[in-house]
Amino acid sequence: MKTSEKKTGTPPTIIDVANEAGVSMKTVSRVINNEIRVKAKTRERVQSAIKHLGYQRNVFARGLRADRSLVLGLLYETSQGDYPADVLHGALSQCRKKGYHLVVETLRGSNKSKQAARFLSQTRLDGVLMTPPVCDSVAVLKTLKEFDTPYVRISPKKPRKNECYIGIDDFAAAKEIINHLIELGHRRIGFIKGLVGHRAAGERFSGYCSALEDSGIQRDDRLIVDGKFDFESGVEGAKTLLAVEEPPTAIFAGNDTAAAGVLSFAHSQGLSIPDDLSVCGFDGGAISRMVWPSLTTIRQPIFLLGESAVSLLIANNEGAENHGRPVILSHELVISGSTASRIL
Amino acid sequence: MKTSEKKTGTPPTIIDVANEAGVSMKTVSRVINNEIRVKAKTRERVQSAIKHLGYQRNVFARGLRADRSLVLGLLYETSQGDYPADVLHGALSQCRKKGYHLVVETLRGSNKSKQAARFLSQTRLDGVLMTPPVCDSVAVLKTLKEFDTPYVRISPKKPRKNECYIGIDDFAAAKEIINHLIELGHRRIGFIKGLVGHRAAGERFSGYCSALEDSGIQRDDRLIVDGKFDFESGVEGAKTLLAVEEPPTAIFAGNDTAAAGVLSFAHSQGLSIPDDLSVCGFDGGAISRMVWPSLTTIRQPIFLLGESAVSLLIANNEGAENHGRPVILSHELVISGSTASRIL
DNA sequence: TAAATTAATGACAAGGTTGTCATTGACAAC
DNA sequence: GTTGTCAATGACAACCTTGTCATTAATTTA
Repeated sequence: MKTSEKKTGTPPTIIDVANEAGVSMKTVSRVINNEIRVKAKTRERVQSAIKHLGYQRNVFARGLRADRSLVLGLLYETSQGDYPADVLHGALSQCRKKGYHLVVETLRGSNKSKQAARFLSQTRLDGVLMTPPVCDSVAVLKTLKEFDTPYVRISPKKPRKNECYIGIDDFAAAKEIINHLIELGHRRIGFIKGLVGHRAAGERFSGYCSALEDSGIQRDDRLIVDGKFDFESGVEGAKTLLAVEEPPTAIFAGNDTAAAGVLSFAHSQGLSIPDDLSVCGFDGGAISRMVWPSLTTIRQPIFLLGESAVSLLIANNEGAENHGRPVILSHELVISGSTASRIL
Repeated sequence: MKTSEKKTGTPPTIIDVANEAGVSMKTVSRVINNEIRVKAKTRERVQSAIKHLGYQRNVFARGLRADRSLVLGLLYETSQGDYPADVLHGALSQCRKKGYHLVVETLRGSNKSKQAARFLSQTRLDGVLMTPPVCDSVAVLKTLKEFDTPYVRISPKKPRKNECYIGIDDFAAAKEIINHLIELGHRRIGFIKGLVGHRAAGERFSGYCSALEDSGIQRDDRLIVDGKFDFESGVEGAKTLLAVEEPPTAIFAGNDTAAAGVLSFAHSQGLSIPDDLSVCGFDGGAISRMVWPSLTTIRQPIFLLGESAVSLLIANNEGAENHGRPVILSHELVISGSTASRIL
């Protein structure tokens, strides 16, 4: 128990706490880390000493010795739309609750894995969460494996074996929104695809097809155009779709941002929404309420997605074996001003 | 020069580099930290050894010894609009260039300083940047001082003595955009104020007043309403303004988000934009292009604001004495579809 | 009751870096 | 030639925590 004298001026260390509580620094360490094998009474004494001295563990010393940082990383590519921002806030919120911190990094361009490697070697993260399309980069995943960094992917393209990911049921959600349009009497429904290789994009397309099929509506490939989940592809998509011989009476854009593009083009052509054309988005973020008319859309719990991803990461981190089962959150159809009955 | 043998498997340390280069570890440290007093030849040798071994300095060891983390913090309150996200990306970009990392934290509600204290004591940041309104919280500033953490404020309300902050000339920008409306023939111009206590909000209002005055237009207080820089206050503001006896022919909302609200309300009333009403925003973020018609606005270099704030922080951090002068970045008037000549 | 087992705690080292101070060598000034 | 100065480099400790292993105390088993 012989340790150094208590000094003033510098922040208290584990040794100061040990002295105050009359135990060894190792025991203090045990208490801090919630290890078992500490008598309740001792634990109590240590905790009150910690409180009394206002002790805060030194993150660097801890990181150096234990090789654990209590810091998570969020990796994404672009800031288009509210999606990344909402994920960020969800993640942030959960990190705070659990005493973790969050470092953010964007991965752009083609050498993503190199950027990831740089990032990982410089920060020693306890885990990483990723949104599409970063989470679908094979190179990045490989880099993560190399660095032995656990990760959780949000809406990954191809779930891997024994890997837990998180997302919503994009297929069902898309089907729901298309069914809504069908119920409104629409038969010619345009679809603007999302990013190629984006899992959600594919599922939404499948949902679209399935809904049509269930209602016995013949799919018309002229009503299906490529897109990239961004505003510009919404504009372009609308342009193409509305130029078709027998144009659609409703358009389902891949997400809200693209839907905003559709609205914009429609307005510019003097079309009245929803009377001349119904428009649907997907995501339900702020943008869906800020355009006019506000969008009928699927509200994804994006914030919750971020929160849950962090929870999973931390759970794995703290010993709970990765159960490898995906976590699917629920969505909600939001009916708003951009869709209306088809005028016959 | 007697040091341990080179081991395989574990990442190389400064000692491995020292061995490889035939110098002491201290000299390697000097090279890494760009200290002077190292012969050019030695430096070169060390650098090639670093490259050869793929050495990366251990952040924890460095932080522990030097009490410097190479991590900066970004503090903000809300994620409304693109502003925070753009600042974040600017900051991120600059951090990456300089080899720093960025930890993000939101401060919400009334006990901001407590949250800040928690944040600061747990991460040992080399500096913090803040956006309004967090950067105007006296309590938070006090906490930062207590933790002796350098900070840069973006668009602070009241610049403090010898403190360098960063922003744009909101007064001039607002004046510019109002002058644009005046040139288009508008005489009754509505104004939706921004957040009370927000410096930029005040300056923009002053700019509005000044522009009117310069053109000899009598200010009408019925055309000035309160707002909060958000979508809802845009809607409310427009509602109020358009109900005035002699309604405005143009409205300058405090920012783009509020302007989107104005557009939305105007559309809902069957008004045609810009023929029946001209609308201006402020910020020039993604939202200004995603509404219809796209907004005439002031493009702030928000990304650059984030970048520059980080640069300032790092410069101060690395010894350059805080010169205490504000950094004012330039803005740009973007004329788009939401404004038109007043039809007489 | 003694021995064996388990629980609780402590002593000490190690982790990789930078700060302090000492040492060496070169070169200028006396 | 001796001393003084300064540039370049090195030896070693210190930073604070946690892992390893040893030790002591408490409890169970034979």
